[in-house]
Amino acid sequence: MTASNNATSPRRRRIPSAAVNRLPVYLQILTDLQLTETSQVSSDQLAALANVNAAKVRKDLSYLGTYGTRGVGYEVAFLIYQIKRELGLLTEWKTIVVGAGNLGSAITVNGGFASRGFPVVAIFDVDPRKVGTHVGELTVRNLDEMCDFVRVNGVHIGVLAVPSTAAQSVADDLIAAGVGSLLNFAPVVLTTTKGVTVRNVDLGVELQILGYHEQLRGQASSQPNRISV
Amino acid sequence: MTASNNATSPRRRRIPSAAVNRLPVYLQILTDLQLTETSQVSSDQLAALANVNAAKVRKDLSYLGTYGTRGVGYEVAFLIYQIKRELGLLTEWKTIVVGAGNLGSAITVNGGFASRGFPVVAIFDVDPRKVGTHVGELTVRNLDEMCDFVRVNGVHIGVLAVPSTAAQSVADDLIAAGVGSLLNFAPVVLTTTKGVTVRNVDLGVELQILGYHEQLRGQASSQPNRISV
DNA sequence: TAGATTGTTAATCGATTAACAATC
DNA sequence: TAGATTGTTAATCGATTAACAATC
Repeated sequence: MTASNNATSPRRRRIPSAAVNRLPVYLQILTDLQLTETSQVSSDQLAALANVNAAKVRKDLSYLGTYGTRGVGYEVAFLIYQIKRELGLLTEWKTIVVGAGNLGSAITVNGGFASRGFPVVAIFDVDPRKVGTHVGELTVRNLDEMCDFVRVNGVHIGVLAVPSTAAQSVADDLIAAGVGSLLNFAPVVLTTTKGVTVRNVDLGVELQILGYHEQLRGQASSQPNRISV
Repeated sequence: MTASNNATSPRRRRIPSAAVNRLPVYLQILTDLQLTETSQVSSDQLAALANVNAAKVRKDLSYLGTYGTRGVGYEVAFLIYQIKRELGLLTEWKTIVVGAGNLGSAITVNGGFASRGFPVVAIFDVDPRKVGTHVGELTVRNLDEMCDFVRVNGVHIGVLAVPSTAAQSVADDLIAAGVGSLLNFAPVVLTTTKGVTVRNVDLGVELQILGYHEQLRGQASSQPNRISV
């Protein structure tokens, strides 16, 4: 409705990465709001729901364009559309999962990623006992077929749910086959060619960061390994 | 060996959070190095392995104390010890997992967190069909027992691998029972009392961030949904 | 002594946020 | 007009990194 400003968008401003990391969170909240039939939202409300500063919300949203109405707020549906457009979620990015263990299965079945723009189109494993079994609606394929599959189907994103020892080699194969982004769950730092985007999710690292904060808390009182209440 | 500088450490400097987030990565790399019998490492080498700037490595390590040797580098074993000390990993932080689905199981079994200082001491689920089944060496307990268990055993950290709809309520219970930190896998922003540390891992958010980068890449060439090679 | 590498300074860059004019 | 809220400016804060004296 407001529209058009940069509908043609000939040259694209780069959005600061801190803002890119928050936009999906706003999107999530706005989608939830829409289910409660909320049609308008202010930066204050959105900030409260996202646990951030209202000025930050306005600044982040300003990178999308000037889509708010002073004195009123933002139209939820329109903002959802604009965030999706900016993040490239109007396109579906074909995704495959490598590793059909608990984690790979959780991601494939549980993730509900299809609804968020990331259809998991295949899952692979090297273990012949897993090949042929079902994970959600998919049949586990042999790792040997992975490279061809990526090339033939134009897969964009690879999710690595394999052991650390295998991660680099699988990553190399995926990149050679044309994948542009990797989501890596193995606790190793991957070496990649330039231009490939990697995001790491290391559950051990997350816990260790929490451990640090637990320690800080324990410090005020005395013994760290005791419960304080 | 160098030791003692702040072995008593009466007042503790706060380490910048960006550095806290990287220390576990260095720890991982150093542990791997130790397996290859490497006893000394320079900031340059460590930086290459961690994919960061060498000056950043030195600065990060300087928050631990001055444990390097000019002209030589750092002793791997000693650095491992110091990072563990700083992150509070010399203590074991009792951890429970809530939700015994694929994700909860992956975390419990797969994680190998015990070896990294976070023994998963129990797993809970609300589904009576899951209660009593085994996940690794643990038996799934009924969610009803969770609060008592946390209080009696002095659990420090709760991992939320439950559906979005249940996450806030489980978080409230855990906090009331005395847990200090939460690792949340549900795609919701949790509301917590002050002093509780929360880290969120939202796999959908990670993918959406990758989607943005895929889009940027696609832009130089033309059509985003086609494969470029 | 010559070579190597740390630890730290200081410059730079990016992120956050209070404040407020613009405007619905 | 009065009240509300955006969009943006500018101040501040924190993170990054080049450079180099200190020193093994």
